[in-house]
Amino acid sequence: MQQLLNHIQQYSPLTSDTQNALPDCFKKIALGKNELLLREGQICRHLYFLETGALRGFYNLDGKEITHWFGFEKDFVTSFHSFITGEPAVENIQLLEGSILWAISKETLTELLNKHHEIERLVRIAYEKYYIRLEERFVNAQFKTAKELYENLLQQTPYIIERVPLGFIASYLGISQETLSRIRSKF
Amino acid sequence: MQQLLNHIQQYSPLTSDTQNALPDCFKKIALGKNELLLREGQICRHLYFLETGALRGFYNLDGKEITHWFGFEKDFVTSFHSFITGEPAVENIQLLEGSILWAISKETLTELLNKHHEIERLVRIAYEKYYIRLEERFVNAQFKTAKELYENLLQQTPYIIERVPLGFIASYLGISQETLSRIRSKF
DNA sequence: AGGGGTTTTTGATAAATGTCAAAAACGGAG
DNA sequence: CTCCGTTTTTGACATTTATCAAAAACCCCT
Repeated sequence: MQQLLNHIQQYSPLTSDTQNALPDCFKKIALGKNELLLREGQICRHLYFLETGALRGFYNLDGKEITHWFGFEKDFVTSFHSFITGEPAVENIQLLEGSILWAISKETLTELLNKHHEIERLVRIAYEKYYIRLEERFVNAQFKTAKELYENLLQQTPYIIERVPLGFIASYLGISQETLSRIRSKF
Repeated sequence: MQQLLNHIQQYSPLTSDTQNALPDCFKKIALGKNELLLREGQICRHLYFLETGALRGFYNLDGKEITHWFGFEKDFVTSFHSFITGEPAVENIQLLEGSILWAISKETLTELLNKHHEIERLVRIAYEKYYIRLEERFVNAQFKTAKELYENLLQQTPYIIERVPLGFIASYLGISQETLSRIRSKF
């Protein structure tokens, strides 16, 4: 919990009053490798803070699993579209490693947002960061070759390559597993 | 200005007190076709609400212009990365049609956010919508064929096809102009 | 309506990547 | 340590899309 408090204040500081309100809002969850945190079709009613571990979001396309994001220590994860709109999720969230998470329900979060301007600000700022991240990923994905995408990954987020099976990385980059394998074999 | 007030309250309602504070914060701008609202290298210090007209964001890649987003009536536009981080923009923003915009500076917006929890909430909710939009575009771009991308565009945002030159649309979709032309010729 | 610049289309070819199938390598369980 | 299932690699080939170049169409301006 302390890690969560520390982490979020990198976005925006909180008064001790607000900080004190937080611990009761989150519920601790421990899950093992390969377990599903969310199954497609379910409504995602929680936002999760990943204290330790790793997971992925994936969906099915023509019978294939497409991994489109990963989460690691200190990431907030959820099926964003479902969490925000209340519609059923199109994706699954699966643990890649045994993990410890802190869950907050949408209702509780909404209360916090209403009660504390500070939290509202913090979330707004967090969104800005996440938006910029996604924008960068998007621009890369669209105009780089498979080789460049892999090199980028190697430079910017080497821990993904170290901790995630190749097949998941391939669809994350938007290329086939075979192509990725061939790229990698040429250093 | 009334259009702006109406529009933003689709995100979240505002008390009349907050509404009254807004008009003074925005400055009206009129620009003609092909003019630049922002040039790459400049720091983007404003957020714009596009009342009427159309524009595009584009950057240079290997000597080619890549249009990566469009703005139309009722869109908020800015060079997001630059506006948020204060770093020089990598992109240009150019008018596709004569347009009327309302500009708010980052400082003024920050004041508003600090003074009015309601505005903070509204912006947070607006970000959610913009994030979801980008996510959808991203997933599409990565896993659809050129033909599917064009069909999607035709269905979801036909006004883009009607109002924007083909070359800009091609790079927006991440395909070459020739490929797009060939796709289109087969209905 | 004519003319010049811009945008779009068409054609030929090349490059990058995907697909399918099978072999090899890896890794955990007993 | 060995075996079995999973993951990765390799090979042959097909497909999609990009690229370059030139022709055609379009559009605005006077």
